[in-house]
Amino acid sequence: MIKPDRQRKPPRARRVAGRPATAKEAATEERILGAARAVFLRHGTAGARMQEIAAEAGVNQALLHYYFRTKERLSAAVFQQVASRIFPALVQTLGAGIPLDEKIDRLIEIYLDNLSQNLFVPGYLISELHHHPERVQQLLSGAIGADPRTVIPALLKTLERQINERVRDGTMRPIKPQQFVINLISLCIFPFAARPMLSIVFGMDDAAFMRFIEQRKKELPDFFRAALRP
Amino acid sequence: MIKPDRQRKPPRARRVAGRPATAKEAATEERILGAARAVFLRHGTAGARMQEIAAEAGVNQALLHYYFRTKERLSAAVFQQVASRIFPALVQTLGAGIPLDEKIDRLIEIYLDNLSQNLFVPGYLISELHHHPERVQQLLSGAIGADPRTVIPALLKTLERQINERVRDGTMRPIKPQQFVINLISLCIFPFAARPMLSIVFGMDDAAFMRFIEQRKKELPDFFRAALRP
DNA sequence: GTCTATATTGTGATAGAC
DNA sequence: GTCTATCACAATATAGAC
Repeated sequence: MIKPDRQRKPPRARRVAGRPATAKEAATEERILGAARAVFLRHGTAGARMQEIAAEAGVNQALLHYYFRTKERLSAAVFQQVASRIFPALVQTLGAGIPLDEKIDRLIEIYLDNLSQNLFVPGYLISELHHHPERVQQLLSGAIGADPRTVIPALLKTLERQINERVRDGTMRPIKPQQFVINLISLCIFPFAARPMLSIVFGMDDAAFMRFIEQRKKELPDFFRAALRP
Repeated sequence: MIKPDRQRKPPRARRVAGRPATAKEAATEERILGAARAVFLRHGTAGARMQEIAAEAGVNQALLHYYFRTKERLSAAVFQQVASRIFPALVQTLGAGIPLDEKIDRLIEIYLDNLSQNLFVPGYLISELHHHPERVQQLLSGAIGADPRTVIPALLKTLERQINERVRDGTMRPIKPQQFVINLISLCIFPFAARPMLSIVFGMDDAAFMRFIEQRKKELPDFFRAALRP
């Protein structure tokens, strides 16, 4: 059987999302984006269905295409939005002009609070980045703000300087800034990413998990600082 | 338009996978499972295509159904296999009759070695568990071996006892066994799960990432033990 | 046990009325 | 701007020859 070689027209949105002309448009577009966010977070890009998003937004499927043209673009918009709420805080906190210990405290507090209210974000982000690593590029450009090629190395330099000062004081063991950062965010993010597993393995329901995180909020700063003592 | 309410016959495999009768069968079934593993690890259950698995196994698509009946069952087989190579080591190591410090050393070494050779496993597992939490049940029954409802609490009791001894010695600060376990596996697993992100953010290629892990293998035991000192 | 061909349904996307 | 109806193709699954 011969496949018809007719060209499929490239999809074209009648509107360009992101620049609402009227209040009505803005409201609808926001509702769709919110619904898309919920559905993509639950099922991932590949597992999500446009129909489910439409239903959750209380509109029909054609309207999704009117605003966002394709599933791919809608999912990119969601990814962008979620990532841009998570990563800037990391860069800003670690790059701020404050002592190292304070950076640790702030980062733990910000992330545990934030993720407690967005339980699905870590699993979603890890999943998306794992299956669509090309999106990391987009993440960097859109989510950090400034040019990451200069911001990240500058950040690492700053941390290295702060660590070296403390090492000279004798109040800290030497550690590479990358290892420092990754240890810190591992301890903050992983419990959320692995929550479905932990919930069952340790028999935690939602309330127990939240108590677990609350306890962590108290203990993690000491745990982490102790790990760095000479 | 009325949907025809004809029943679809429930799919039925002519063979039951897992009990090969001949060497030939075993070889083919293994090739399919290996190909499925590779494809599901890359794309996830929802993103994977049966055609791609067939191509990677060097057979055609109908054969996948002959051996595994449905995509769902094939993906469950892969999940089961991957999970059963990761979780028993955790339970066995933490439950072994050895000192706490040795458990820490062993677990770090086992996991960093193992995951270095299976870079996609953490991202895949977190993704699947996030999008299909019902599979956690399956994970526990199949992957741990014994009945988890008795094994896990026993494990935590053992750890608690060991921790309390060290606290009485004055060689360790008090910490809940759950927090202990989660801190440890966070530090081991998260860098692999977040690898696509870290690679770009820190500009690491594959070789640089492996060097990063090698360094971690040396530093993490000290880091973790230091975190527990009083 | 393995293949080709095909049935059947799912799903993203579009046309066109209102 | 929003809807209904429908298209076109992708993807899982099955039938049946070899």
